Amino acid sequence: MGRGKIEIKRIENCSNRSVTFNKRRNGIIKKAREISVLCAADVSVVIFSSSGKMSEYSSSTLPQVLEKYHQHSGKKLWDAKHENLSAEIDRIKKENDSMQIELRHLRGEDVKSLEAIELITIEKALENGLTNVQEKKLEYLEMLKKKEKLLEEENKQLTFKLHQQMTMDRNMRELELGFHQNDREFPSQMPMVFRMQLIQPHLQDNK
Amino acid sequence: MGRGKIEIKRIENCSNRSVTFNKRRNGIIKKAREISVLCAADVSVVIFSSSGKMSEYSSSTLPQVLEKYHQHSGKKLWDAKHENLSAEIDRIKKENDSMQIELRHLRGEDVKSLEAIELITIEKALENGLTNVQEKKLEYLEMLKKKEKLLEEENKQLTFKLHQQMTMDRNMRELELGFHQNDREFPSQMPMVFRMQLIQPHLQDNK
DNA sequence: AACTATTGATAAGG
DNA sequence: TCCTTATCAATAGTT
Repeated sequence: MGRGKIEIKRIENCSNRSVTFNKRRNGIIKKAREISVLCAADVSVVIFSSSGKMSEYSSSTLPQVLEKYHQHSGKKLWDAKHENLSAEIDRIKKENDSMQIELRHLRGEDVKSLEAIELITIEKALENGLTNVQEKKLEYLEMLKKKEKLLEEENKQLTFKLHQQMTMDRNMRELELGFHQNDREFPSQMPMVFRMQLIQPHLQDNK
Repeated sequence: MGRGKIEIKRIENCSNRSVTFNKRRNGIIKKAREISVLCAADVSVVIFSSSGKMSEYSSSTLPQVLEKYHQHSGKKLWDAKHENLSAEIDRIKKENDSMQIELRHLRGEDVKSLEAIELITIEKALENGLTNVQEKKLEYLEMLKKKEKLLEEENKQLTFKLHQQMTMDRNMRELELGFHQNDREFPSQMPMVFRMQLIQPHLQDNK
């Protein structure tokens, strides 16, 4: 049907393929609708184009058709997946339970049924954990101390530099004063601190 | 197409319907195959006749197509059961993860990233658990002691009863001997212990 | 189930 | 992309 017969093999020309796809897809879906009406049939058609676009027709809902398919073809459609999920749930639940029990034991709950040996094992585990955590705490404290020391060191150096700067500055100033006896920008009576601030206004930005 | 146009409505004549169904079903499946080849499309067709007979065509496997459908439409192809299972898996996995983290923390592992406050919380929990477990151990020991005491008490009473029985028995025997001087079943030379066993053969079964 | 007249689908072209 | 149309395929009714 068409201007010429065509061979049933992949259409390489991309736009031709797309056009043919649309026409034939419409045709199939029309036919599906017709057979479902004419023959009281239950039909589902799902079509994906090569570009991934999906089209579907279903005389009832697709899940209904699938349910029918399921009944008809003897499971195997979704049961594999279903069983996998169930198995995974079981596995995880078991894991969950044992962890929950372990946690409860570590909290000292639910220990009525335990034997002495188990109690001792749990105690050991707790002591172990406690040791580890306290170690970490120590490490943390030491880290803090180290940081503190570093900061103190930096502080010292900064103070030293500041002092140097101040000395240098005073010498310069005195020199300047020596050269320009009339300059009175910074009277020598002004406390050194204020003089510093005026000369180095960004001092407070230093770390 | 055919000797005459037909209206698209249910064919009431049963055998006509069946014939038409077969012809058209074959047509649809042929078309489906053709479009899948011509256009590199992924196609699934499922058809149930009004009598319930199923026919299908699928370019790949139906479950594959359904999986694609599922991804594409996000519709609830997988029935409530599946969704519930999936949701439960997610829930349990989350629970699992948090428990695992807690356990690792309690073991003192994986604590590098923790802040000091968290460390202290964990430490408290561990100490708490330790206290509880040690309490349980104490309780257990006390229970053992109590049991021991009870057993000792019972033992004492049994010993006492035994003694009583022995005395009574000796008295009876001597009375019997008095009445039947000729009886030599239990010569008085036989040690008392053996005589007891012969008279009360189930003594060792008593608790 | 096979046949065939007729309609329907569609390939190619605009 | 949509419309047209020549051509072939599907199929309704018949045998």
